[in-house]
Amino acid sequence: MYRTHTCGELSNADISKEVILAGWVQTIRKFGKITFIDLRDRYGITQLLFNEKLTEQLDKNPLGREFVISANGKVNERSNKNKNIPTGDIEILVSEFKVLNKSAVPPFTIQDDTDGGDDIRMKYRFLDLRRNAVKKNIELRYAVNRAARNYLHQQKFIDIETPFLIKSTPEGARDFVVPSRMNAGEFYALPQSPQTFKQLLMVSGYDRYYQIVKCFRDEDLRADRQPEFTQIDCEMAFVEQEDILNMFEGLVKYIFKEVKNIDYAAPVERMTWEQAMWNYGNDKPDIRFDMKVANLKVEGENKFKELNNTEFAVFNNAETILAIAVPGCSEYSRKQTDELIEWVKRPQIGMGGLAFIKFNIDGTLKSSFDKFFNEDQLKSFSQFCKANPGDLILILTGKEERTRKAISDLRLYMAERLGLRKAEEFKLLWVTDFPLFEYDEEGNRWVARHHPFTSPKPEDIEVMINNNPLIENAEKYLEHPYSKIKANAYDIVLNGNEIGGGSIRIFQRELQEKMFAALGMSKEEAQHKFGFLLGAFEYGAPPHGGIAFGFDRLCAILGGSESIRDFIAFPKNNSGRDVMIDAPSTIDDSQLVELSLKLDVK
RNA sequence: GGAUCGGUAGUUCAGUUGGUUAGAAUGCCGCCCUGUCACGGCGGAGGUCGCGGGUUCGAGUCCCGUCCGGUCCGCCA
Repeated sequence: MYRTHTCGELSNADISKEVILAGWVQTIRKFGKITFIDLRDRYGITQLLFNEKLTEQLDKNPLGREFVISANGKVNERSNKNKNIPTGDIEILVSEFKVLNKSAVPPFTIQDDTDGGDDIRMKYRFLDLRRNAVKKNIELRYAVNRAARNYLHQQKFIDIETPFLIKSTPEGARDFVVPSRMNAGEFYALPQSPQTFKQLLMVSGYDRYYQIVKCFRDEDLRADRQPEFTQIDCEMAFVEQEDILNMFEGLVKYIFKEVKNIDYAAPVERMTWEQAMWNYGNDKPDIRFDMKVANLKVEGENKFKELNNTEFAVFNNAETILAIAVPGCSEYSRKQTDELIEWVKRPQIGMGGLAFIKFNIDGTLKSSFDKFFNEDQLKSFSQFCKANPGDLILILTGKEERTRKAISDLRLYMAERLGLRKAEEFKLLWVTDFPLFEYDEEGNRWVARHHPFTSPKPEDIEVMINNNPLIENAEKYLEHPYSKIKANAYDIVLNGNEIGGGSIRIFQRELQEKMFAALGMSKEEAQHKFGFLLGAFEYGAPPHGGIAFGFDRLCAILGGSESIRDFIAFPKNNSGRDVMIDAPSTIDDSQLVELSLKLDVK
């Protein structure tokens, strides 16, 4: 027998028991005639005490870090207790031990504060996973998985697997493709999501489906984006948007309770996409703090009337002027405001500059454009921004889209500086009523903002059917009726991160065909790509809708991290490589021949 | 496709205006130590400064190129 107990469970209650433990040598502390060894396994650390005779054995056959050993002995109350670990009251008086396997000296220490950097930890990920800090995340991931399954099972959802080898439909993200040996010259694609399959399952009558499933997208990576990632994918039949929102905020609340022991009592806030963009410049606002955007000038129109009476060219020439009032920063020094100016000028933000007003505690005002605004004007300016004494008002100007993005980034940056984005505070938000279409400049056409199976709001269906999607004047695409059509789509946002999104789907063939046509697909093309779905809609498709959660991201946020990599056992690096197994890699010529492939690599 | 930061001992990093033999911590090896738990003490080994080219009397340091890694923009229906 290798072990009778784990390294995390023995306590005072077990004193005098004969036990066998097995695990990895964490540290060796040798004192001439006695030796302490911390033995580690998944469950914890237990101290082993080697007597003089065993210590002498170590002189001949030394142990090293990460050796795998098994030790027999008696549980003993420690004379010096260690309050820092759960098993700190006891130790094992070892009578004999076996080395089950030796270990090379590991390249980094297996501790919470390891000395290893990202690179080396990824190369030796199997060692990194031994570390408590990473193990905690992997365990949290399992807890979220279990909670989601419990909840969905209770709600009568059933888990149905869908295929990984499917058809490529080059809309949206790039597909990963897999060559077919038996069908020379043809390729499968890996699913970007099981979207069409889950809709077919609704047609089949499995009215509550879920799957915790891998999805694949061949796009560039980020800290919160991997080429293969996991979704909690759900679909329901006979539902309206309201049913879905209730069901799935229930899911997230259940996960909060099970995983973090948080009672999320407050109703989940809701706002439309337009409100989100107007108030936060962003479709996934972080609402743990306020700092709403003041819209002083939008699309050339002065919302703040005093702007009509100024000579300040920066304001007069701007298409859009947006501002935020940052609490408690009115006493920023020249150096600090210069720092902010440099920050917004970085290419990633791309603003020309930053204007500001210091609304001092004593009520006086000082701005970076005093030449053009008198004190009264500044006062009404700050009132328009809903600023309070002590606030620093930051003002950005420029093109609509870019300025909104910049003010949103600046808002998050300032909140970060002020410590308003607390990892242990959780705020949920539904964003609804997204535009159905987005204008694609390159192709001068409409693309689906969510995906082409999303239904328009009922009141917009007529607009869609009765108007030609053709955009005659690219510059005035905003005047095209399609730009106003709202979708029955919704995102769930947690602390400024989109953790899930979905929609009520189209379930009638005619409307789905109209949608494909609106996206510039010919009838033949639509039939070729999605004929199976259109066909299924003719055989009694029920109204349905669903949602998919970014499982990795949800875990990362619950674990207080921005990066999903530490929540995935074997993640890819920035360039989509697995540095441990060194993938991707080349394949043999014989494999290429079998697959009827010829390479053309420079 | 682009921006930006980094690559120096097994590991994490420091290294000034270009100037003698490139340092620290930790890890590793050896000796000592019966109550440690970040054990302690003494001693030791360990470097193609990512790679290639250039400037210079002289390059870890400056320039060009390249590879690798991190973050971001584009991209992510």
